[in-house]
Order: sequence, then structure tokens, then C-alpha cells
Amino acid sequence: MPDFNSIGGTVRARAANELRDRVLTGRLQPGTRLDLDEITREFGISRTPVREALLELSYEGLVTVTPRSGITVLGITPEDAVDNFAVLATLSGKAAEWAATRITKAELDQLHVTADAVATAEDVVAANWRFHRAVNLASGSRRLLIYLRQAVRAVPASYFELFPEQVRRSHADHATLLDAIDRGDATAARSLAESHVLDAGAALGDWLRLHKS
Amino acid sequence: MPDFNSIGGTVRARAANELRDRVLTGRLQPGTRLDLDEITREFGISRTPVREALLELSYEGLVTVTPRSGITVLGITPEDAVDNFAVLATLSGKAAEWAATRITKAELDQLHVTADAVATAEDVVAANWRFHRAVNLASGSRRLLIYLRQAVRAVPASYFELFPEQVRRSHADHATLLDAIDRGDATAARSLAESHVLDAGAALGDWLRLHKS
DNA sequence: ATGTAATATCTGATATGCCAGATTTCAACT
DNA sequence: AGTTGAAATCTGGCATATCAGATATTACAT
Repeated sequence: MPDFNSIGGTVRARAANELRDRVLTGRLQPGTRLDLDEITREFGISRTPVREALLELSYEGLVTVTPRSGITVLGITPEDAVDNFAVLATLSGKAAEWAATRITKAELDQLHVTADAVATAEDVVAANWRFHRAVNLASGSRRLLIYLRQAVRAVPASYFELFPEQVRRSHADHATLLDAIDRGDATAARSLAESHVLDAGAALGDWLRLHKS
Repeated sequence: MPDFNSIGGTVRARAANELRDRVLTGRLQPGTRLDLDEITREFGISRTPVREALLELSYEGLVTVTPRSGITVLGITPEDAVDNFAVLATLSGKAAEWAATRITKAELDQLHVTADAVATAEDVVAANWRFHRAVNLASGSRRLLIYLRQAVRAVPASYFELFPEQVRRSHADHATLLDAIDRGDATAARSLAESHVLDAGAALGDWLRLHKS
């Protein structure tokens, strides 16, 4: 159990992260009724931050908050997780499309550096992350970034444990995507990015099928 | 000013709607610092629901809440609005794609009825709304619906005042989209839905350019 | 004058108490 | 036994007070 009173950030944010993780990993099963006061006691904090954390999760579609009635875990089924990854793929495609036309010279140079770093990085997952983030940022769309962030948050954290394999396998994808952005080929960039992320989603699907008890 | 204590729904939800509308219509300009207590006084409610409403807006990217420092309006520029519509178009495309393959017989029948209703409806905007909503629901993706809802919320309400024109003009689009779904042609459905919504976004762009003083 | 550190202040974050709508219980009635 | 409705209860919503981090101010030293 995390210590909600000594780490940085707001208490609400930490409660939200912890609860989100529990839902995404299935430790909180769909249909479970949540007791606000119980969470309050467990976390050793007051009701307000817990309540606000759960409201945040409700905006993300992970729980339902029925006014003066109760809070229920909606959860995320394996199908939901795959669906969510498909949406993430779609959004990533749009980001790459825009990046191809809107990217600045400076951003492009930096993107090349970031891409090269993936190959030699200690932490491949983190490096891969930075590459995709750089592409997304290059889209220059504040709105798109909002939706991307939310879609990423709904990916079960445990998936990333097997991600290194996936990252290495998809190394060539990055090169072709970067090339498309270099050429300013928006259509190709979109299509490449979308199928690239979709592949990662398929890997998640395989993993979930293997792990369903 | 709305009466926050007599209408239905939670006080927080009404405060959020009012504040969101003010941001989207530009009555609250980007960069404006918000005073929690001032809003509290204006709305005649306490700080908790106002605070939670603003947190909600922060998740939508409309304001930034800096812990123990201040709340600032991020707002949505005309470019953001068009971008947002493009994202909405992308998501709608995905919804149509899935609908084409996943729709049930019953849903398909109902969709035809809903589509026909647009032509004869009193309130074309609402009827058009129901059609698109029906397509989105037919996608069968809970996750996608979450993102669609959020993208729709970021569309300036005032845009819908000129929407009847737009709806009538795009009537033929619905027919071809419905046909694609009938045939189970996912690729066509996606492409048609996306460009259809994109057209509406272009109309919004034109309108914004005309109205920028 | 300028940089710096102590302090006053400002602002949201959190804790707590009370309230009201929703739900359940249970008893009176048919 | 089935139905209805009133009361008890359960649950989150809202109000309010206090707290703590961030920021601005000011006084002091250089």
C-alpha cells in the first residue's frame, strides 16, 4: 500500500493513480461497489480527495458515480483494452499525419536524435515512449494531446512489463514512420503510425488471451 | 445567470456546464485567472462543487489547475476548435468502421428509422444528433464512446446555432454512410463518416474566420 | 542599488460535519 | 400473500474550517 502522505504530488492525484491501477489490473473487478469511507480508512486520508479521485475515474469511464446512491467499478474488459488500443492507434495516426505537415525543423532534428536513442537506450520502453511522445508533440495539436493522454492512461500498466520485446520487434516501424515524416508524407505517416500502434494492441490482445484464467 | 439551486442535476454538474460554456464561447478568455471564491459568490454555492467543476474542465484541457497556486483559463482558440473537430471526425470514422462490422440486425433497422427521421424532423439538429449517436452506439465500443463524448463537449455550443444549414446540406452523406454500413463495408464507412464530420468542421472554421472581430 | 532571506499573504488542498436524495425495511392494509 | 407507503438508513453531495505549499513582500546585508 502506498504512503499517501509522504510522496510528492497531491493526495488526490496519488489516490487516483492507485485506484486507476487497481481497476486496470483487475484487482478491482467490474461490478464491485466501492465504499468511499472504506477507501478513506485504507488510504488514511479524508473523503474529499478520494471522492475527487473517483470523479476523475468516472470521467475516464472506469467507474460510475451515481449521485447519492453509490459508486460502482465499470472496469475494463480485455475487449475494452484492445478497443482502447485501437482508438489510441487511430489518434496516434492523426498525430503522425499532422506531425508530417506541421513539424518544425528543430523538432525534426530532435526527433531524429530521439529515434536513434531508442536503439541504444538502457530502458527501451522509456526511450520508445519518448519517441512517440515527440511525434505527438510535433502534431502541434493541444486538443489531440488531451485525448492521447487519456487513451494512454487506460492502458493496463502491467502490459508494459512485456513491452520491451514488442519495442525491439517494432524498431523498423519507427524508421519508416520517421522517413514518412521527413518526406512530409502525411498520408503515409498516419497509416504507418496507426498500424504500428495497432500491432502493439494486437500483442496486448494475445497477452490477455494467454492470461485469462 | 443560471439558478444553481432549483434546476435538476448536481450543483457541480451545472457549474461545470456553465463554466465550460463560458470558456468555449470565449466569454472567459485564455490567460484569465479564475478566483474560486468569486465564482462561489457569483453562483451562490460553496467552494467544493466549483472546485470540482474546474477540476473537470482541467481534465478536458480547458483550464489549468496549479496546486496551491492558481487556476488559469487555457481556452480554446479557433485553431483548437477546428483541430478538435478533426479529432472528432477521426473518432467518428472509427465508430462507423466498427459499426459496419459489429452492428446487430435490430440496431441496423433502428438506424434506418433514425436516418429517415432526420429528413422530416422538426428539430433537424437533434435528429441529426440522434443519427450520429446511433452510429456511435452501434460501434459497440464503450471506450470509443468515452472519447467521442469528450470531443463533442469541446465543440462550442454556439456553433450549433448555424448547424441546421449544415445538416440539410449533408443529408446525402448520411445515405451513403448508411449504405456502407448496410453492406458491412468498414473501410468505406470509416472514410465517409470521417469526411462527413470533417466537412462540418470546415464549416465551423469558416464561421470562426467570419466572426473573429 | 542589488541580491537574499525571513515573513506575510494568497490560493488551492484537505479534513470534517451536516444535508438531502435514493434505497431499503417493514408494517399496515387490501 | 401481495401491495403500498412511511420511516429508518445508507450514500454521496455540499458547506465550512483549517492546512500547507506557492508566491509576493519586505527588510536586511552587501
